[in-house]
Amino acid sequence: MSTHAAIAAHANRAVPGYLVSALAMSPASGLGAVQPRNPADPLAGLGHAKVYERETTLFSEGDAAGSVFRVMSGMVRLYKMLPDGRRQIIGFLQAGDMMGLAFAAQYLYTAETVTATTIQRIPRLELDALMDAQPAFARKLLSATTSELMAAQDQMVLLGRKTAAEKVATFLLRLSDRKGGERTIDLPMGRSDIADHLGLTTETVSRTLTKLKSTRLIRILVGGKLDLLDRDALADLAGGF
Amino acid sequence: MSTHAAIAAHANRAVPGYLVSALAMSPASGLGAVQPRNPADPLAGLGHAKVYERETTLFSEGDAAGSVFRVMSGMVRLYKMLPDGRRQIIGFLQAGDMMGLAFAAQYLYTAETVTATTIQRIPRLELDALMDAQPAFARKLLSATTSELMAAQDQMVLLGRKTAAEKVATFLLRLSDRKGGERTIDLPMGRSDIADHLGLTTETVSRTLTKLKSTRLIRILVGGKLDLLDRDALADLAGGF
DNA sequence: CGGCTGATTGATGACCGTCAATGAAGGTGG
DNA sequence: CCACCTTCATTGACGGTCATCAATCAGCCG
Repeated sequence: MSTHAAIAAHANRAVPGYLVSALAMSPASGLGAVQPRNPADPLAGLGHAKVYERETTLFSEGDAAGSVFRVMSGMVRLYKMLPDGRRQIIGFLQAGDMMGLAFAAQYLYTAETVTATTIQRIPRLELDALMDAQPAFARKLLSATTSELMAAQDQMVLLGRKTAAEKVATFLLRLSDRKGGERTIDLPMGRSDIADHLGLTTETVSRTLTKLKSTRLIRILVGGKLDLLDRDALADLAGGF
Repeated sequence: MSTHAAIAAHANRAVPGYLVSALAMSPASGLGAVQPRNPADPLAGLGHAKVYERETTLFSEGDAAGSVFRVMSGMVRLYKMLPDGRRQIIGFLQAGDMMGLAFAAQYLYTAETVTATTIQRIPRLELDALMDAQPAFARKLLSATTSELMAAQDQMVLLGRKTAAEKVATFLLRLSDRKGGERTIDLPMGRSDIADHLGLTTETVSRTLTKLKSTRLIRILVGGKLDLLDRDALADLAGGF
């Protein structure tokens, strides 16, 4: 229950940095094409969209921050690195998520595509103008940022207090919930991406998935897909959230 | 540099949940008394302030959320708990920090005073009215929330990728930076609070502090105070941020 | 079919958690 | 004012979880 409250919060999601926020393109709709002039999407028509191939850097930590971005389709990872190369992935962005929102002069994390991804790039000036013109839009941004913050808090609990098995189970359930509770989920990112998101190593992620497989909680499919065979057992394992 | 960029971000700080944000009472000023009708502080005069004694619960995760709070003096901890009692402290709030900001019906974490604390409680309705009346105020809230998000990201790096020694060193430096780089800092919270904030145990925190003491990087004073004897060495140890 | 990249599995060990005892500090009451 | 008690910090011994190092395996592409 509280588990699902937290997950629901996650549904309307975003990832901060220079900053991220989920802003409904079309609320609860799948990954549709851009619909310029959609009254429900104030951002439609701003900036311009572009397709990036997989494993492409969109911007790096420290770059001058001039634009905000919205993911239209595909997947992006955001991460920060320590001087010696250790990496923490802040979040994975999917359709509707925004990044680069913030009031800093530089991006505070690096953004890279995981898969081929369509991204709308919006100059900050245009976004500012929109906020001035539509006060309600600023509220929406605030709301989206707030949701992002909540997700970040859940991630802190995960990183600070959960075991490897709990981390992996939580991660899988989150992915599922993002897809409306689908039993079959996509894992387009590699094991090391998952590891760097959960504060683990690739080996531990792999071993944990193997154990979940052998206990019949999941099934690993071809093409980076995965079946959640027993959501209840996974939720127990996840230890809340 | 990037170290201080991150820390600077921290200076204008907040903690999310129902949500938190730092909103300058008087920017960069210490812990002054409330100054109603201060043009630089749109919140002054809203709601009313009250003094709470130490170790008092302000609200709990799941409570109906009707107000936002601003810390005027003292210290508050925000935390989330897993069903089995494991606790993750999201953040410590000091003068100027806000909590309870958000658009959820319930608070998403528990807030408790660490020390005796003066807190301004502002009904959400009043806050909403202020946002309607002053569009610039909504922007300020967004900015504060964004800063909070950045701090949350730094905390993810700490929790997911830093060693015990790096965690403690980072924590001490953050406290110092919050005080403008003071060499002597306050540690009003207990070891277990620190542990639950850093994803460690009280024993490990204690051992790590002892080691820092014996290597002359810090000195532990009476009354929960602490001297940073070698900031540079601590910054190296902290491993960035 | 060979070579590359990433996933899996294995062996080992370190870091930090757990369990436990001691020590210090503060608060209360005699 | 001191004695007692409670609470918290410190220190020690030990063990487990997960990281590290390393080898094999599977998939993919040319």
